[in-house]
Amino acid sequence: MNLTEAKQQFIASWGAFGSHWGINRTMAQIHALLMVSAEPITQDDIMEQLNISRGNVNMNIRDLITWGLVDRILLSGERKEYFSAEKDIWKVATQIIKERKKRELDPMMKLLATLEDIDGDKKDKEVKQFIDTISGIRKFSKKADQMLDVMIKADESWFLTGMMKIFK
Amino acid sequence: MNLTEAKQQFIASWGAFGSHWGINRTMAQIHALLMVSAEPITQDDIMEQLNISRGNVNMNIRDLITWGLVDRILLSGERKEYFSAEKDIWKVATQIIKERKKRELDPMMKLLATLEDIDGDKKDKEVKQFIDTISGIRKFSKKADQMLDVMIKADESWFLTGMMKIFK
DNA sequence: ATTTACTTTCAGTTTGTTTTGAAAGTTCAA
DNA sequence: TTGAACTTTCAAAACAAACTGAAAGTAAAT
Repeated sequence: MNLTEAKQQFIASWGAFGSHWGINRTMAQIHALLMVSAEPITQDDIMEQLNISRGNVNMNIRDLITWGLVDRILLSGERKEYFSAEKDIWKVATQIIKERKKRELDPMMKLLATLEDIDGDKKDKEVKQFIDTISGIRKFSKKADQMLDVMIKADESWFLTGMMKIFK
Repeated sequence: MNLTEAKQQFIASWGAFGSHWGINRTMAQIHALLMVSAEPITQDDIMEQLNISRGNVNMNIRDLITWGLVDRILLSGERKEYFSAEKDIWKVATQIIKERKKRELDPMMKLLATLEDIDGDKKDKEVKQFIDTISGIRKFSKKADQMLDVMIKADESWFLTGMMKIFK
């Protein structure tokens, strides 16, 4: 397989992969394209390589920037804006974890805390089941939250080597 | 807040949460309803409580069963089928991890392996960047894969107490 | 001040997903 | 074997998300 084919395959798969995780296909594809590009590229490059409109590129690039996965690059002497993605997959992963934790896990935990103390007789089977379920989810989320915090702060070599000693 | 309100809130939030993770809102809502129900319930109960059609319930229940999150229960002497969800959140989580790993991570890793050895001069900047990116993702995925395997096999108390000693 | 090179926005359209409901299928009991 | 009770399917409808492209906006260069 040559570079062009391989790039295309990677971009397509990364897009499909993303769409299983609540990320829109095009955004994931743009991200993939940027990750395998050695040099920063322009909106027009992206439009051409992925066959999508200017507006679409603009919108998704903006999103990728707010996710902290892509940077706007201004080359001196150039009018045009260039874009470049973080290529270190560990940084990409921790950045995504950090953002999703903030956007989703944190609010969920806040809600669970309020739902745990409802009015009602704890002898009632339905009330008991509700409280048990919620409190189980809450305890689990708390641990997951702590674990993610450690991961975010840790560095890559710790993940690749240190942690694996623990996980035998 | 009373039980009914709290249930509704939980169901709504669990639905919204799911839809950020590639799970359709209704499926997540049915799952939530089943998790907080002390006793098995029927299709009709679900239709009524969530205001959705019979076909919709049927489809999504079937999906939840293939995910291993919900069981069909036959009460002796009853014609009707009842449904019940696994309530232990640890089991729910490991079950989801196991399935998604099989459906998504495993195929992705297989693809990455094939993409890593492309034709082309490794001195070429673009070729080099491509190989570096792919191999970085592959190494990372491999570690993540190992970690998930350990988690799937581990039991809940290990997660809640043991692992946390490691993560300080 | 005007032109030129570029970026952003957004109403309308396309595409994709979810839901409905009625019809077909199944199973059991009489 | 018929009918009642229930489940499953699936074509069409409703809904939601993503995309386009042209128009409006911005800012550097002349």
